[in-house]
Amino acid sequence: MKLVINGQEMEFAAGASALDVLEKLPKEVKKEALVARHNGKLISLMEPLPGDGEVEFVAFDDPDGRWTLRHTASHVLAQAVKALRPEAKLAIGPAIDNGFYYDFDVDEPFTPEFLKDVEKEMSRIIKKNSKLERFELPREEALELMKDEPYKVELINDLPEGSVISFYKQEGFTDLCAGPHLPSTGRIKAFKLMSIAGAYWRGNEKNKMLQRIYGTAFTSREDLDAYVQRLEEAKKRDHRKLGRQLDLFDILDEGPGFPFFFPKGMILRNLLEDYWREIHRKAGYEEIKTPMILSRKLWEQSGHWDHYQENMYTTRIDDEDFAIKPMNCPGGILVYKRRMWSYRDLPIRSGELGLVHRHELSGALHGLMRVRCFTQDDAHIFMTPEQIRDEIKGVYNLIDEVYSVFGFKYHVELSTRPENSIGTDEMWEQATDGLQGALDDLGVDYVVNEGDGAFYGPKIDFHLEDSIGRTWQCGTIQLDMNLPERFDLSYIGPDGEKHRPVMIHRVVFGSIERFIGILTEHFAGAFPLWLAPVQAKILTITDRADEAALKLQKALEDTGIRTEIDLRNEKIGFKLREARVMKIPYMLVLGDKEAAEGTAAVSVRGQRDSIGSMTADELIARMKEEVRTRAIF
RNA sequence: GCUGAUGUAGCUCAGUCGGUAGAGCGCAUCCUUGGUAAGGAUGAGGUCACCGGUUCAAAUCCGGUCAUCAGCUCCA
Repeated sequence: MKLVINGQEMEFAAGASALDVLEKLPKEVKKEALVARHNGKLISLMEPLPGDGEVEFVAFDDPDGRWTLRHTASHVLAQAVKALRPEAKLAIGPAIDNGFYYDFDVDEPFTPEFLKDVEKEMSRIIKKNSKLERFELPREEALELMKDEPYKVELINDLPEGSVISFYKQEGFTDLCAGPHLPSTGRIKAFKLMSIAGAYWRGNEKNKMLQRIYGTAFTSREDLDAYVQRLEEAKKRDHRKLGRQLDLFDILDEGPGFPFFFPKGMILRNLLEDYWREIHRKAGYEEIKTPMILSRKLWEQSGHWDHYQENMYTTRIDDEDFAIKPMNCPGGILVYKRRMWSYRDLPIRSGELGLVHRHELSGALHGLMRVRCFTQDDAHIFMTPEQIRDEIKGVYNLIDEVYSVFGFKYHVELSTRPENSIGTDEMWEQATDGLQGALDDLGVDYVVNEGDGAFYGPKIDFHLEDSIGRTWQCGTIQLDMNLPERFDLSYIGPDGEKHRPVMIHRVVFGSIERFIGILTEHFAGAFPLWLAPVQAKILTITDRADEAALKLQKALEDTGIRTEIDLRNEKIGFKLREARVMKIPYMLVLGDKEAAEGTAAVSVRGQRDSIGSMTADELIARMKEEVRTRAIF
């Protein structure tokens, strides 16, 4: 057969495998190849190539290469667990973003000590460098082979008629698997089991909870160590830890999921809200505030009472049911309905920093990222159908501007019509075209999640990346074809008749609390000057400089610079260390020399040595400029 | 909510076999007035998460509750 490799045509005997091809290629390629692509389709190195075509070798730097290595590692994990606990039933074991896992059904849960034994057994299997073999079976024989593995039987039975049922086998261990895999276990050069967790069979909470073992694997010890190191570093920027260390915020046992903000955290929060108001005013929004507790009747009309009640906190007032708002929209709608609108008034952009409460499951809580009360930087836009595309573009640009100010990486997802949706095909088409058209006009890259929209409309989600690569949904633009109907919203068109406005919900930060959590991790607590709760700290060397220090503090504070002063009888090294631990951007040292000159010796965060002496005026000018430009270092 | 682990001073953590509690940081007082990442001494500070059980005796063993952590499910 004729194969094209790197643009070069070569001749091979029929039935040759990618391994045979590798024999003819440079040693480095052979060493690094984990899997091959034959005409774009992945195939294990040891399997016979199906015929003529282009062959490409895939190494660890390619996601498919990583996936193959880690998938084989998960088979080794399963083999090791079976060797130590033969009664364990196998579920599934895929590769994932940063590693792999395997789910087992066992009577006794796994322990950390057991993981050590599993790692030893895995090392033994890898050392033996057993070959993996692929084979296929007809359904009946496949079921017979897997008759003692009920989860595998279920998987085989769920395969559509006519599917290829393939297995991979190494050293007497056989697993149902589509592949591809490494040619031998010895190709796993470095691995580590990370953790044990429970996980529902097929991800459904109605099913049995299985025991999952997470692990990761690399092609070298160094890469594995670097990965483990990165995780350690990320732990240091955990916002829960930094929130406490920097005295910003915390969640106490007395209020699970209900965060406390301390004075410095409030400064940060208020600055974010000030910034939010500034950009929204410029973008043509008006601000409102709606009540936190509203009548059951309103929630019945909005549909929340029927569909969201288990997440709502309710109360009784004068023998009537009320609910603490889990969303701001019904209140926002009442504000819209307070009077009649003309098409000339639209679009109406109505923003609200709205505190909502939702009863989240206890196990879902996570610092500021997942809480039971949070402030949405919400806005509802009411408009004519023709205005959809331009409004979406406006919101997109606003969100993009905000994320750029903080230097965030993000990606965009578009979710379309789900199964159980309301509204007509025409309505959905118009709505989806509006969102998609706006994204296309802007030339944005986005992922489409077919059928992942809400029952009442399509949406665009913005996902921000945190310090360890986790993504969090923050901004969303959500089209709503439900509430305008339920609340019978209208505006008067040029024809003098009533028309139904289109409504969108949108948030930029998502929740102020979550955004602060992400910001804290993103900057590792070293906030840019414009956001830093304490912008400058004045440190004296001896008490002879106290008077000059207090004078400098007044000069800075008079121009609005947030300042702390340390007049304690401590050595300058000690005072500086404390200021650095608190990640304060400007440290101003005053001794006899500076007191006499009327200057301060300036040190900035992140630089080891002083950047020189400045007068108060010079310093103020420098800091003001840095704040004005919202500079990030 | 589910699975597993954890809960000791404000923080980070020791605490052996069941015999009644420790360190460092922080805090207070005193000494030290010094030049870019921790000067020294003394002292205060604990219902060992909470409730119950076993025991002559429980931080320690057992049960329950609450909270936290890692995941699953769900979600801004």
